Formats: sequence, C-alpha cells, structure tokens
Amino acid sequence: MDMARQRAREAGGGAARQRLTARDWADAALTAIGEGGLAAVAVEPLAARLGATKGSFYWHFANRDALIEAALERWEEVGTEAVITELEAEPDPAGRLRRLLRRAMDGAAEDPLEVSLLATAGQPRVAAALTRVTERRLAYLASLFAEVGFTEDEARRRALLAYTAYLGHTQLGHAVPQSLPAGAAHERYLDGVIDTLVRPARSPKKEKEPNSSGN
Amino acid sequence: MDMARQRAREAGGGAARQRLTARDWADAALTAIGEGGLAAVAVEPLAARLGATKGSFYWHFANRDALIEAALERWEEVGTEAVITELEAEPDPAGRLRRLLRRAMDGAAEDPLEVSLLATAGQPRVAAALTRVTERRLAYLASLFAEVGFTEDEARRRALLAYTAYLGHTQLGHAVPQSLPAGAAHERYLDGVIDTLVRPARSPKKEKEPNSSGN
DNA sequence: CCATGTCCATACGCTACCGTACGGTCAAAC
DNA sequence: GTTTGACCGTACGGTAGCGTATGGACATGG
Repeated sequence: MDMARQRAREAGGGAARQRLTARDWADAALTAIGEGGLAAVAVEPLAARLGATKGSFYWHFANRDALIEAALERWEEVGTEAVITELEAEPDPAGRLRRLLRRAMDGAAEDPLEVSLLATAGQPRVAAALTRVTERRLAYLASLFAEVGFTEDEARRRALLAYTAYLGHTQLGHAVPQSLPAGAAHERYLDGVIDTLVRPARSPKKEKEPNSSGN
Repeated sequence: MDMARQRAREAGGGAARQRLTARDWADAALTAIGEGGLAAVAVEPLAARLGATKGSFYWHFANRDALIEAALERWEEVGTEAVITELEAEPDPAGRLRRLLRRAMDGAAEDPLEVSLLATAGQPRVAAALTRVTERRLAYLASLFAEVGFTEDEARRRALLAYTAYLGHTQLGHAVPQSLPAGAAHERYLDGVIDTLVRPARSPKKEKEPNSSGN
C-alpha cells in the first residue's frame, strides 16, 4: 500500500519532495486561497495535493488556524515588501511611479489572491494583515507622488485614487475580464489612466507643478 | 416541543411570518452572502435564523444551488436595475452622472454583498451574474458620459475608470476603512475624484468640450 | 365534517473535514 | 548496528451540513 504513495509523489508534477516543510504548507495554502478562498484551506485536500497526509500537517502546525496565519505572513512578504525593494532599483522617482502603476495594473488580472483575501476581511487575522499591507502600500505610493512634486495632501489623495483604481482593476480582471480592453486598446487604456493619475491637476487651486519626466 | 418553535418565531425580531416564501429564503441567502460569503449560504443555519427548519426550505427549493441562483437573480434586480430606474428621475444628464457617482461612492463602504460576490467569481453562476451586472452598469455609465459630451471611446474609457475606482473604493471601505478619509476630508476627496472623472481631459487630443453643468 | 393540497417538522443516512492517538520509517549520531 | 528523534501514515471519534422520507398541521372548498 505504500506503493500508492510512491506513485502519487512521483506523478505529482515532477518536483516531489520526500519531506515537507512548514513553508511548503504555507505556500500551498496561499495557492488554495487564490483558487477557492479561505474556505479552501482544508487540511486533507491540501495534504492530498501535496502527496502527503494529515500526519505531516499536524507535525508542522498546531491546527488549521496556525496555517492560515503563516500563509498570511508569507503573503505580506512576497506581495508587498518584495515588490517595493525590487522597485527601488529604478533611480528616477517619476520612473518608479510609472513603473509601479504599470506593473500593478498589468499583473492585476491574474492575482486571485488579493481578491480572495479582500473578501475575507471579516476574519480578524485577515483584516489585520490587510490593514498592514494596505497602509504600507498607500504610504509608499504617497511618498512616490510626493517625491514627484505633489503636496502631502495631494499625494495622499492621488495615492488613494490610484490604489482604489488598482483594486477595482484587479476585481474586474478577475471577475469579468471581457469588460477590460484587450490588446492595443489595453495599452492605450493603461497609458491614459496612468497619465490621469500622474499629471498635475488643471487649475483647481495653486498646485506645485510637478516635473513630469516621462518614462 | 412545538412551543420552542413558537418562542423562536415570536422572539425572532418582531415580524415573524408563520409561513415563508421563496423570496424570504432568497433574501436571507443574500444577507448571508454579505456576511460570510457564498460559503455562508447553508440551509440549516439559514433555517435556524428564519425560525424554521430544512423541511420548509426543501419545499420551496430543489437544493442549495437553486437557492443561490434565486438569490443572484434577486441581486441583479435590486442592485442595478432599481438604481438605474430610480436615477432616471433626474432630468439633467450631468446631474445624473454626478449623482450616480456620489451615490455609488457614498454607499460603497457598507455593501459587503458586492465584495463577497466578486470573490466568488470562480463559481460559474456567480460569474454569469457578475458579467451581466457589470456590462449593464458599464454600458449605462458610458452612456451617461457620452450624453455629457465625450466621444464614444472616451466615454467607455471613463466609464471603466470610474467603475474600477468604485469597485476599489468598495473594497477599501470594507476591508480597511481607516485608510479612507473621514468627515470633511471624505467630502473633499469624493468631490476631487468625481471632478477628475467628469472634467474634460486637458489637451491630449481634440476632445469635444462637454458642458459640465454642476449639480 | 370530511377531503385535499400546501406548507412544515422530525428523523435519518451520507459525506467532508477537523483534530487526536499511536505506530511506523528513515537518516544521522554515536 | 543500535539508538534517537524528526517526520509521516493510518485509524479513530466528533461535528456540520446536504439531501430524503415521512408524517403531521392547517386552511380551504365541498
């Protein structure tokens, strides 16, 4: 009967480790969240997918809740901090801003994780993680807008608008992708949106003119 | 033992009907979705909340799936068509546009339904409902922008941006409400966003000047 | 006063999943 | 080559929810 297990592991997509780590389980939980929401983080199905059993899981984690916590922590790292540090390679602030917006909008369609997590904001753990990530991203976005020349208030306001647009874009791309422009129209649409977000206001009040150096 | 049931009904919040209709179940399913996502649509908990049992449910519906379908249909009605028809009372197109945007942004925070449904776009039934609702809303929004004076393309583009901003605003208001401005700042923020969306572009290409008559 | 159809309660079996108990395996240490 | 401990499989009990079967309650028409 252990031959069945051997087969499951070897057929399980090539890289079949013999022993699992806590990170393996956390990553599996993250993909499960992306596919079916928090409710899809079920120990036995995950074990089956990993070619293991609950025995392995309950060695690495106390219970299902601990797994969720670990998955959320991991998400905070790879989904925010990694992007920011990677972006710091770009020297020009305006370039950083445009590049960030483009990267976010581009990859928004295939990011079911954010969508699933936002839907589970009722869970206190998820809410806490979301709060941290959101504040971090908004603060960084606002700092970029400020670096480009906007006042503090205006920078925060634009960061908020940009982030809500990003979130909505993610939602649409995930739920109703047909409604988003495709191909060349997609490029033009994104350029238009980014321009709207980055360019200075027309004339509502005295606004410090930002030096919008195109990318 | 039927006394317990009597008590449950009479204590259940005042208006305790003796007999339930299919719509009662559908509405209960909708509120359950808003509170806990699609997974929270469970027959037995709903029955308990309604002061009834599964016997009632399986009289009105074939199974859980049929309930979900009915709930989605009901959502399409009250969440979109009702709003549009109500909005048609406003005579001025520009007024309709601004009023719609303001209404959407204002009520966005306390609308957990949309958030939950967007997260369940994996389910084919939900995806279909979302597609219909989204296309309907986008088409109506684009028609409003067109009525105000934008070209077809620009109207569609602005409708898309406005709708993504609305979706993102809903998400933020639901998941991280602290990140949104409150009080007077909230008003100023909304006015700024709506202005950005409704006002003509500065000078990218020749754009027909819309007659933006304020509300 | 009975008959009929509508609506619902109760009891039951079934499945999926959580968490626990315990025994087995395997590599490294000695 | 035995021991040890990390790691995992298997078996078990418990719970929540789905769907079914069946028998009432109750109103209405005859």
